[in-house]
Amino acid sequence: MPASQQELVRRFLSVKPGRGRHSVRIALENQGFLRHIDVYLELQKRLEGHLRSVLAAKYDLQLETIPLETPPDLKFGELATPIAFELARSLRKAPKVIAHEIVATLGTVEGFAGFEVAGAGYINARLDRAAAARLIAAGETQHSSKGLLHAMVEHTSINPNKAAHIGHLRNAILGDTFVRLLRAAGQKVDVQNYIDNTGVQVADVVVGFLHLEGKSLADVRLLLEDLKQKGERIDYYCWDLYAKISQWYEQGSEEENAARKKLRYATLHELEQGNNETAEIAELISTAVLRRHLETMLRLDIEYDFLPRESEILRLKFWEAAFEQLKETGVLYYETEGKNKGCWVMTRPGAEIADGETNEYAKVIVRSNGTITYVGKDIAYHLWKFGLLGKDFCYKPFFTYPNHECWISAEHGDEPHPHFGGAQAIYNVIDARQSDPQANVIQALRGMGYTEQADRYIHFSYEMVALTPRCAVELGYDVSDEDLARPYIEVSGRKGFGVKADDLIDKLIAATRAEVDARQTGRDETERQKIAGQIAIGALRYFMLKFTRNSVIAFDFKDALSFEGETGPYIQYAVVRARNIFRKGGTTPEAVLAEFAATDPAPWLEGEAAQDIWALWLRAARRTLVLEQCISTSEPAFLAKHAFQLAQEFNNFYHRHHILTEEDPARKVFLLATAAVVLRELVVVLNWLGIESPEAM
RNA sequence: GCGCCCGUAGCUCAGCUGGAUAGAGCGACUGGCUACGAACCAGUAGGUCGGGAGUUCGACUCUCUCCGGGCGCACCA
Repeated sequence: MPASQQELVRRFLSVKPGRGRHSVRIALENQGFLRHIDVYLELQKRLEGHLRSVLAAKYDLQLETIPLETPPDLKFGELATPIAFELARSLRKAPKVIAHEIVATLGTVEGFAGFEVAGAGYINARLDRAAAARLIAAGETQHSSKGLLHAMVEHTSINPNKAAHIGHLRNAILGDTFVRLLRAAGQKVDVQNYIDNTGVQVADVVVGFLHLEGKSLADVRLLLEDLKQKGERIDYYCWDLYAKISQWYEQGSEEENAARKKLRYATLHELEQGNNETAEIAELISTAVLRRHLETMLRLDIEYDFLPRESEILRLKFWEAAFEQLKETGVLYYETEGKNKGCWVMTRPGAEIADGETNEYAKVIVRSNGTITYVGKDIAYHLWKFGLLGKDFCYKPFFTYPNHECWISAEHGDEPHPHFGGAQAIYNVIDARQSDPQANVIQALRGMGYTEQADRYIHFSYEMVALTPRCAVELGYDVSDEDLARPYIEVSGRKGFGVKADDLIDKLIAATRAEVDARQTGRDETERQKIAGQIAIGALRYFMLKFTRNSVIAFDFKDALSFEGETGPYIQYAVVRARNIFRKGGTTPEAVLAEFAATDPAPWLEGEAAQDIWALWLRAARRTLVLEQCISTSEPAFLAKHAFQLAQEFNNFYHRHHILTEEDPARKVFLLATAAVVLRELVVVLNWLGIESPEAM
C-alpha cells in the first residue's frame, strides 16, 4: 500500500511539471510533506503549533496542548478550538474578547483560508480547500518511524479440546485486526497463539476417550484416520465428547463422581508428566484439534507466527527460572501461617497489609503440594515474552501459509529457526473475565523491577459473545424459564452450548452465495464462490468489529446474517460501485488523479452546494487520525465506524451526482477524483480490517 | 462483603482528551429503479442520555450516592 501511495505522490508531483505544479512541490518539500503527508494530522499540528506561539507571545502562556475539535457543521469551518473559554478565568476577560484578540494576532497560516470567532467564544479555522484537496488526492506516505516498538500480540488461544465457537471468533478477529493496525502504523509485530495442551480441558476429553469410549492409543489413531477419510471434523467430535464427559462427572452417585474426579486429576497429572500413553493421546488429539483451529481461522485470513505450548513451558523448565527471580526479588514469599500455609504466595495488586500480619488474600503461586498455578506459569511465560527469562523455546515448523511458516514450540527443535520473544510491548487479547489473573502477572513483573515492561503489558480485554434466548431456542437447546428472561445467555463449551465457528461461516457463505447467484448470472461457479466468500467474511469480520470491546455481543443469526445497513457488505458495495464508475467510464483512478492534480478544484469546493462533497473529502482524509486513535485506545471499532461512515457518505454522493453524464469536463474530472479518493481510502481501510474488496457483488 | 463493566430512540449500538442543535443501523410509515447495479438513496415519527446531588463558563462524558443488569474475587485454567 505505501508503495502505491508513494507512486501516487510521485505522479502527482511529476506528471505535469508546469509552473503551477512546481510551486506546490516546493511547498510540500518545505513542509516536510514528502515524508509525512496526512492532511488532517498535519494541518492540526500546524494550527496547534501556531496557536501555541501566539499565546506565548501575547499572554506569556506556555500551554502543553491546545484542544482542537471538529466543528458540528462545516459552516463553522473545518477545525475549531474552545481555548478562549479555558483562558477566560485566568485572563479575567470574556471568552469572546479573548477569541477576538487571538484571531487578530493569528495572521495567516499556510494551508488555512482564515479564522473567525463564533458563538460565545469559539475560534473557527477555515482551510484553503483547493490546496487541501490536492494534498488529499495525492495520498500519504508512510508514518514517521519514531518511537516504533517491537510488539507481540497474543490472540485466539483456544483450548485444543473442542471446536472454535463464536466467542473465539471475536477474540481472533479483534486480535488479527489489531495486528493489522499496528503493522499499518509501521510496527514490527509477532503474532502468537498460546496453546494450553496440558490443562484440565484437554485432560477431560482424554478421560472421555479412555473411560467413556474405552479407546486405546491405537483406537484414537484409527479414529483420527477414519474421520480424515470421511472428511469429518475432529474438533466437532471432541465438542460433543467434551460436553458428554463434563456431564459424566456429575451424573453418578456421590462416590462415583468422586472417583471420576480422581480419574480426571490423575489424567491431568499424566499429561503434565509426559512420556506415557495417556500423554500421547493428549498430544495426538490436541495437535489435530489445533490444526483444525488454524484452518478455521485461515478462512477468515487470520494467520499466526508462533504457537507456544504449555507442555514446553513445563518441560523446558521455564518455571524454575522464573521461580528463582521471583524469590530473589521478594515478590514471592513462603507462607507459614493461615489458610495458605505451606504455599509460595504473592501480594495482590492494591492490597495493603500491615507489618507482621498474615495476608489471607495473597495469591497462591506454588501450591502446598509443590505444583504451580496458572498465574505462576503465566508469569514465567511473560518473562520470556519480554526476553527477561534467560531461556528460550525450541522451534519446529508446524503449519505452512501461502506466504510464511507458522512455528510451534518443541522440546527438541529444528535448526535454523526464527527467534520469537524479546518484545518491547505486548498485547494479550483475553476476555474481560480474566482481568484479575492478568493483573496478577503485571503486578509480579512490576514487583520484580520490570516497570517499563509492566507499563507496556496491555490486557486487550473484551466482553463475551453470548446468545440471545431466541437464538438458543432456534438452535434447539433446552432453555430454562430463568434464562429465557435474560437479555443473553453465556456460551459454554462444557455444556456444548454455543454456535461453532465453522457452522457460522458455512451458513454465511451459503447465504451470500444465494445473493450472488441472483445477481451475477454472467459469472461462473468459481467466480461466484470466491465473491460469496469475500462477502461472507466481510460480513462476519465487520459484525465482530462494529461493537466496542466492552460491550457484550448478544448473538443472533438475524443480525449476523444481515448484509444491509451497517454491515461489511454495505461498505464492500460502495467499493464495487466506485469501481464500476471507472470501468464504465473507460478510465482508472490513477489516471483521474493525475489529471486532477493539474486542475484547480476551487470552483467545486466552495458554497452551499459543495458542502456534502467537501465533507466526503474531509472524511476520506481522516484515515491516519483514526488509526492513531485506534492504536492508542486499543479499539479497532473506531476504524470500522469510520469505514462505514465513509461508505455512507459516498453512497449519498453517488446518488446525488451522476458522474459519467456530467457535461462540464472540468467538473467531471473533479467528481471522478472524488470517487477515486474514496475508493482508495475504502480499500485501504477495509484491508486494515481484514476485509477484501470484491471486484463485483 | 470487595473489585471491574454496563444502563442513551420500540430493538441493537456509536458519541473522540468535558464543548456549539444528542447520532447511526434495524424495525414502523411515506417516496424513489428508462441513470455509474435498489446488497442503494431521501423523508416522517420516535430520547426526562437509569434516578438524585456535586464540580465547571459548559456534563451523555468527571466525582459521590442510590436503583437495575452482568462478570470477577480458588492451593481451576
